[in-house]
Amino acid sequence: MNIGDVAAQSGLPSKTIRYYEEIGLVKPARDPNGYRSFSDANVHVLTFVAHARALGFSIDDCRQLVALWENQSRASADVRALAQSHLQQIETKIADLEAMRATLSDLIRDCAGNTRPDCPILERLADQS
Amino acid sequence: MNIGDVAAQSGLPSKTIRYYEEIGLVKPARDPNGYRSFSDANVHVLTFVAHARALGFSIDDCRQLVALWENQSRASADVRALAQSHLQQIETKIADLEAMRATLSDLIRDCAGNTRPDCPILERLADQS
DNA sequence: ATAAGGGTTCCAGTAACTGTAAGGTCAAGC
DNA sequence: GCTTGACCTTACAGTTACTGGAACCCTTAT
Repeated sequence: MNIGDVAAQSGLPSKTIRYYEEIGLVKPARDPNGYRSFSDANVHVLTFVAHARALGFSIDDCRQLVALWENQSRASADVRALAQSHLQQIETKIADLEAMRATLSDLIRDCAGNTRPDCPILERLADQS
Repeated sequence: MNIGDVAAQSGLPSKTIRYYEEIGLVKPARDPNGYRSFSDANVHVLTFVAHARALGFSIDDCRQLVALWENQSRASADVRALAQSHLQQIETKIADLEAMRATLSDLIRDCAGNTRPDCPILERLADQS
């Protein structure tokens, strides 16, 4: 399979697939003309990575997940731990963003949003205390 | 004021302050020995930027916010629009993260997390459908 | 022969810093 | 006068995960 077909099948841009090869996530063979030749196993790895990325796992996490996936004698606890730690980070991010959202929407609510220059948003950002 | 004092006062690392000078957010004078010399106005800008960054505004947003702040004849509507659009992005991010969280916690809940290799998390990631 | 639509590599750019190295300056203490 | 330590300086590389672009090769159809 050529890279374009893999892109269509996995949903990943060709550019990204080449990048994944560059960083060693996938190692397609090469045809005599230099084109990458993807095996079914290669495509499965890429699809797997695409799914993991969509859940917000980092490339490094993906590397570990692929290794666990390919390791027949893995312990599900290891996968779970990885996912758990990632979930934790997501929850932290959500909390941070929700705090920002709360502050921002308060400020926006208090801002007249007219042609006058007085603005509680700027006042708050400029607050030295 | 030297950079160390400004760092202490603004809460920003010296490194970051130097970076902000490099990208033109702040333009401190220089002492004869080459040290940066920050005016009160410089420090106010940096504090302002620190606050805006803490609310998740991008550097580019910060640039515009500082410009509005320094413009006596600004319209509060312009500030509000900027904040509104930023809030929108934050809400999108929160929604994305919440979707990830939902999927992830379902998967984690279904994973035994023991020494056996069978794992619904990996199964889901590997799912071709 | 040529044109379209693949494929290839390599280099630069993105956001917002952070780390590190190599070196200059200043005030205090011996 | 000299050293030590804390501060300051610049410059360059590295981070994350790609993305865009240029220049060029391969294949197939007309």
